[in-house]
Amino acid sequence: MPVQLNATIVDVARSAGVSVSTVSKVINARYGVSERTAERVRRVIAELGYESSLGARSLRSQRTGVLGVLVAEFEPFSTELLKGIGQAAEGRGYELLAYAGRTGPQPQLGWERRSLARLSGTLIDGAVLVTPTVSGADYRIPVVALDPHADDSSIPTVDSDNLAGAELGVSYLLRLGHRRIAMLAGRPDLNSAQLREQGYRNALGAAGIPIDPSLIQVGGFRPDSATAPARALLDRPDRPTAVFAANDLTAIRTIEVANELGLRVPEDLSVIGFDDVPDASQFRTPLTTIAQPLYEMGRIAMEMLLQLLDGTGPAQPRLTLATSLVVRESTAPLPPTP
Amino acid sequence: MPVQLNATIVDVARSAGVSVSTVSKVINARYGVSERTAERVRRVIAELGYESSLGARSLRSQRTGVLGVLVAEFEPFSTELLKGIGQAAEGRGYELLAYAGRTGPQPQLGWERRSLARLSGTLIDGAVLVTPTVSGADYRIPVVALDPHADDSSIPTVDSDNLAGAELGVSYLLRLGHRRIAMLAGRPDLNSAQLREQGYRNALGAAGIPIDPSLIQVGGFRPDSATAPARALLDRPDRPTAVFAANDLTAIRTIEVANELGLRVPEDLSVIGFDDVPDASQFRTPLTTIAQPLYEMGRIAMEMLLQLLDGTGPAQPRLTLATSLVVRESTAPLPPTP
DNA sequence: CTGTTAGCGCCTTCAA
DNA sequence: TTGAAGGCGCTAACAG
Repeated sequence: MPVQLNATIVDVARSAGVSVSTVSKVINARYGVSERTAERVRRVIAELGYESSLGARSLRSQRTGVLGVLVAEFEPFSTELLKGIGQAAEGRGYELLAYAGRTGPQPQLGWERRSLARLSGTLIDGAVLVTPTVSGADYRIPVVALDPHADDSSIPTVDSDNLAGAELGVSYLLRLGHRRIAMLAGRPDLNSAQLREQGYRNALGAAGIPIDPSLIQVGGFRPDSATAPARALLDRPDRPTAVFAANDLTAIRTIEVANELGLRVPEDLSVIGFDDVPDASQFRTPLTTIAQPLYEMGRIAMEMLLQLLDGTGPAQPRLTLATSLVVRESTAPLPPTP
Repeated sequence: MPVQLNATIVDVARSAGVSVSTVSKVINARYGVSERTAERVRRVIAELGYESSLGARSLRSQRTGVLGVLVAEFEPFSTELLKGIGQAAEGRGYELLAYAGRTGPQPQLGWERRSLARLSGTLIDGAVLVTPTVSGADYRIPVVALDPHADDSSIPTVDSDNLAGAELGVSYLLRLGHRRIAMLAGRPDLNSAQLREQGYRNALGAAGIPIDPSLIQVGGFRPDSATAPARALLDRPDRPTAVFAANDLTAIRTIEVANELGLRVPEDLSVIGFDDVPDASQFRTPLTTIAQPLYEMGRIAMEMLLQLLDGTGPAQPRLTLATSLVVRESTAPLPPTP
């Protein structure tokens, strides 16, 4: 077959001996085309292997049948959510377009606004925003926020209990006997990071342990930005015996840094993460971590979006799922000081 | 700030008191605009929060700065590749657009051709095709095939050694003492599935074991399509003592079916998969499997694509990576028959 | 039932 | 240095 990947609607029209608008009507199953003509057009479409251009089509019609998933980048966290999102979209008549909008290595505030502006109104009918960092924008299409880093009461949201999760993790370290517990915090401007740090403070406070500010370093959620602060935390005589990291990737990085410094995990240092991405369990030192139900969160966010598009609307504007402690091998009881 | 998510180039032009073409020149850093005018336009752009529409822009200019990753759907296999792809694209000046083009639940042959036709020439400058199923199309943009299911010598390809991997897996089962080994095959029309089945046949042949055709069932790579054949394999008096599944997801499904039938894995049945997706290690019965270096494969495919776009071209038109055996808990030695 | 016309938002000649 | 005009591929009135 003469597969011509670049055939346009004009090629089809010419080849079928009709006008472009007739072809358009056939494609979109509009009334006003005789079955004979329609059949002929369909045959030509098949012969030419014609597919309408998403870009051109979306420019004219408001509906494209494509839903967007806007992420900063494709890393373990977002791709895990993506699986749940994809599962929920299965068989619902939409195609999925996941867009990674962060261009540079620096965290870029508001990348999701940029991505949305580029895609919305044209390419996609609705979107799931993964860890959006700003709020208050005036969205033109149905949008659901998934694990937002900034509060935005104006849009339906799915997240998990960051505060309780952090308390859970630090409490566990306390139960293991640790007293000198550091925090490799996320970005101070992000809501979820603030909550995790607050949970850390709460747990220590409840145990009557004063906060040592020098034991709180900003790791920024990304391995590359976590290296220096992790080293600052560990490369000192009065180093902590345990570290609570704001997410798994920086927790893993912390273990790597510890190993470079000759420290064994968990014998010399306990490390606990947050998220429970698949990588956490597969790392050479399987990571103890606070699990977010990522797959489930993705699934629910897409359900909400579909309901928004249905017009049935999400029953709950905001859904916060529970977090849980997963104990693996990066934590151990504090040995009695000799 | 008056964040107006829908501002167009016309709004910017009017607000800045210039023509659209001037705005366009500023956006695209073309010559022929005074610095004073350019500055004013830039300020208005920032004020309005304007972003050019990807759809509209791509209609006119050939280059969009966006690379596509075309997948059938977002499941553990493709998302694992996506991580490697994303990693390799990091900081290279492109944005990534992952498109899931399979609409229905049925496997659709040639979905990638459809997706490509919808996106290429317009929205994306190049693409990584994940597990494409047809070959021979005339691509208009640089394209790399990742784990293709059909041979296509016309485009650069990254895959892993399916044949050797399958031999490795079945040989391991033989070494454990199994003789009655079933195969839950992939789709007979797909190249990779054929190779895995061939590896199965080779290993049995080398051990002098005749092939029992009734022990080969088509599972089709997807959990839902694997349920019935798995049951057919296990729900019979002369059931096999081990099953080699064409991929992890159907291997996991096989274990679930076995459990439903009251069989314990690995005590009553050994199961081995293929791929080593993260889910394989996290399943309640951690899966013994043949590992493909998925992350690495994704990384390399994107490198190749970038080289294609650079004009430096990939040094190798086809790269086949090695597979390896990962022993976990779904396999056990065959107990001596009582 | 069919074709003509007018844009969607943007970029690119080409004149002024 | 600027702007007007044309057109990318497509859909949606509106005529015929």
